[in-house]
Amino acid sequence: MAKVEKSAISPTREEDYSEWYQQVVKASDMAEKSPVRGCMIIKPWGYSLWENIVRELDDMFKETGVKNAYFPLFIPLGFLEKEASHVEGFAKECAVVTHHRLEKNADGRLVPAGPLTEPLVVRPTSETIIGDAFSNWVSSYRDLPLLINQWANVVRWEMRTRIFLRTSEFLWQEGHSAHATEKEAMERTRLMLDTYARLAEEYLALPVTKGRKTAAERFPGADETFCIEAMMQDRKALQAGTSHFLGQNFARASGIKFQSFEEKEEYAWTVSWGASTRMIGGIIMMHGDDDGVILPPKVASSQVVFIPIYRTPDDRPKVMEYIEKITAELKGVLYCNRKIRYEIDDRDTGGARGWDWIKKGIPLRVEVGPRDMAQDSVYVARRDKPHREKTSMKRDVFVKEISNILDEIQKNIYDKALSYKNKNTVSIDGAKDFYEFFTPLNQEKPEIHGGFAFSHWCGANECEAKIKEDLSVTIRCIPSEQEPEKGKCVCCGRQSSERVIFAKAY
RNA sequence: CGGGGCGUGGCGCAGCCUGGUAGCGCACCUGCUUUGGGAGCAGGGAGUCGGAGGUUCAAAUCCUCUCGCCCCGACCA
Repeated sequence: MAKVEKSAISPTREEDYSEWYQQVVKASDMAEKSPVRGCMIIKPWGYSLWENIVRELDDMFKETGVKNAYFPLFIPLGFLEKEASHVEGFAKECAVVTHHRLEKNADGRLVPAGPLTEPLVVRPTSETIIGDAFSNWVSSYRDLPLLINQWANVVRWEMRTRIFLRTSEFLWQEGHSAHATEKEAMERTRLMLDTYARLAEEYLALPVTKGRKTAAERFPGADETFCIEAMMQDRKALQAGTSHFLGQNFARASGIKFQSFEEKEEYAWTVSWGASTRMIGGIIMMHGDDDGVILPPKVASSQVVFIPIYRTPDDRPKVMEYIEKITAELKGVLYCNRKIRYEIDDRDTGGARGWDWIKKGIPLRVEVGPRDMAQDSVYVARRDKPHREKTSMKRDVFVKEISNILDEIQKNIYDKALSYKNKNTVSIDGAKDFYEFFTPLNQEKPEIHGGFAFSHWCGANECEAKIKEDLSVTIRCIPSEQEPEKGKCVCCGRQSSERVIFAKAY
């Protein structure tokens, strides 16, 4: 009888996907819950992943002319009130600062004192305060386009939080731009969406569907919202980046006006775009397996760990010296235009070391012992392969090939994710099939089911709402890349000219 | 915010129904032995049972309130 090998994470994805996710985050040492409700502590292994994502994305923005700046954490209440639908969208989840001092009360407890004349809102997003600044910065068409980005934290008082996926406070970047023409603003909106798609696919190895949001799913105050949607292993959709065409709504609200070449006063066209630490959750949920995280090599916190093996105390210095020789050689190797990031784990804890790194998702584990040294080789294990599958490689070959191996892993996990996404994206034309697709077999404890339903939708709000009501399924996006095709709405049967992606979502 | 579940050493859990001041596995520390792989043996440190109040001679166990977490729903990156 074949022995079922115990996985490092329990429960498995199949047994309980949500719980698996919690356990993976814990086991990988990426983040943990904090004493503050809904807020997380991002630990070094998670934070360096974030730093690598930031670095790549930041470079991409700068290549398109965007400059970084920083705006206040606090937004005067009055600013938020300026754009009606914007307030409506965010009012329910704002943290508000009402006092500026603490005093001891009779019991010796600190209590807020010194009420503010105007309360300050902790930014849920910065359109309004950046818009206010833009109104001062822009006076001529020569000042446009204005392309600004900030890396910041924001706070949205969420009812239900999940580490990395939805926390009350999270880290992100928010880009904000102002343009002289509608056309240029729309081009920027799409360019930033393409940038996110490139980051997701080429760096995070997350295949995504680019598209446009329906009116119901739009950013509060936007004319159009574009997004990239990824499919997780429980077949739910995760929005991994958004780009908003704000029309002239915020320009009117904040007074971003300029004098055109024709000497007319005009409102600018503005755009905003954002991506957050949520992407880390996406990486975990898309690539992870029952042994933990699998990090995409290009942004991995570290790409390779060296694990010295020695029988006798005498072996130790020799092995360490050999490893240092290899790491010195690696300093001359570039992968994805960056230096190879490595760790050396010389803890004396035997085989448990290897499992720690498997759970953390490091792409390559390299064991080095006296036997390898004797042959001038190393023993290499890849995180995208079964944990026992290891290959002996000559040292020089390893150093020469490491970039290629990392590339292979990157490609391998992307392909795997893509085929999973494709396999679970289904064109569905009838209401009966549609309802079946999204209905779990076991209502009590729903199994992983559904996926992306690529179906016709008539465009009516009522149909979208009914499906949401019945199945908790929403329109994730109207994919940009699709051929026009006549069909019938899966909900009401009326005429439709294009398909949309329906899915359950995070 | 509505429905459900749960809070016991770092992690996972038992004990609670039938009150008598805490136990297991992993992790951690020390020693010896092991050593190509999530090591073995021996010894050891660590929790007062989410918090507050109540009932009682006595509460992790019963009652009330409260906070937090997780799942489903509404809302959202």
